Amino acid sequence: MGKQMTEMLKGTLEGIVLAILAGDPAYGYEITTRLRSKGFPDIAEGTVYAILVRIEQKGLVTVEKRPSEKGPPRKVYSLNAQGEEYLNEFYQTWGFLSERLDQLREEGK
Amino acid sequence: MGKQMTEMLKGTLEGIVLAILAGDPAYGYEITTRLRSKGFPDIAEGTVYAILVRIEQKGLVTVEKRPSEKGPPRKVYSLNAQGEEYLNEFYQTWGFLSERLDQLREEGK
DNA sequence: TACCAGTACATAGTAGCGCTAAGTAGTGAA
DNA sequence: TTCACTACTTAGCGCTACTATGTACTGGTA
Repeated sequence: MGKQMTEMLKGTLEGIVLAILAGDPAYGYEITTRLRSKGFPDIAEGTVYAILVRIEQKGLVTVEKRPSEKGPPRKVYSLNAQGEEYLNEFYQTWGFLSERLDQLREEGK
Repeated sequence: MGKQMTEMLKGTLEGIVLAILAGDPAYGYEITTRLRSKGFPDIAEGTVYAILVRIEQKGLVTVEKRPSEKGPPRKVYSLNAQGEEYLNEFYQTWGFLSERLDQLREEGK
C-alpha cells in the first residue's frame, strides 16, 4: 500500500470500520474481507482486530459471541448509540477537513 | 483540539502544508499563522517546523534564507516539481478515501 | 536600563495509530 | 496427515502530531 495511504488511514480507518458496522453487525474476519473487496486490498487482519479491541474498550460497540460452522467462534460487533454519535463526529471532522482542502486546492490553482 | 481531529491530521497535515505552499512560498512562522486563521487554531508551532524539516529532507521543497526586520532570519519554502507531484498523489489518495467514505455513508442510511 | 511582547526557528520526549510478523485454534477436503 | 480456509490475538516497529521548552532577534515601554 502507498505510504501516503497508510498515514492517511491513521484516524480514518477506525471510522471506516464504524461506518461498516453502521450498515449491519459484523465480525472481524468478515470486516477484513469486506474491506478488501471494497477498495482496501492490503488491509492487514491484525489492524482490523486491533481496531475492534479499541472500539470495544471505548464502549462504541456491543459484542456477541456466536458459533461458526467453519472455525473458531465469531465475535459479532454491533454499533451502539455511543458508537453512532462517535461516527457522526467522525463524519463532521472529515467534512471539516474536506472543506479546508477543497478551499486550499482552489486557491492553489 | 479534538482527539479525532488530531488522529485524522496524521497523514493530512503534511499535505495541507504542501497545499499552502502550492499557493505561494512561505516561511514556517507564516504557515503557522495562516493555518490558525484558516480553521486550525490549535496547530502547534513545533508541529509545523517538524513537517518543514521532513518535506525538505524528502526533497519536496527548496529553501531560501531571507533576513527579517522583526526577528531571526526566515526560511522561505517553495514547492518544487517533486513536491507538486507528491501533492497530486496526496489529492488522489484523499479523493479515493472520500469516495469510499461517501459510499459507506450512503449504504449506512 | 531592564523587561516584555512579538517574531522566528529548533528539538527532546510522549502517545496513538496502522503495519509486520507470528502464533493459536477449529473445520473440512485432498 | 497435510493443507487450505476460517477466525481471533498479540508483541514490536515506524511514522505522525502534540507537549513543552529553549534559543535568538527586534522594538516598545516603564
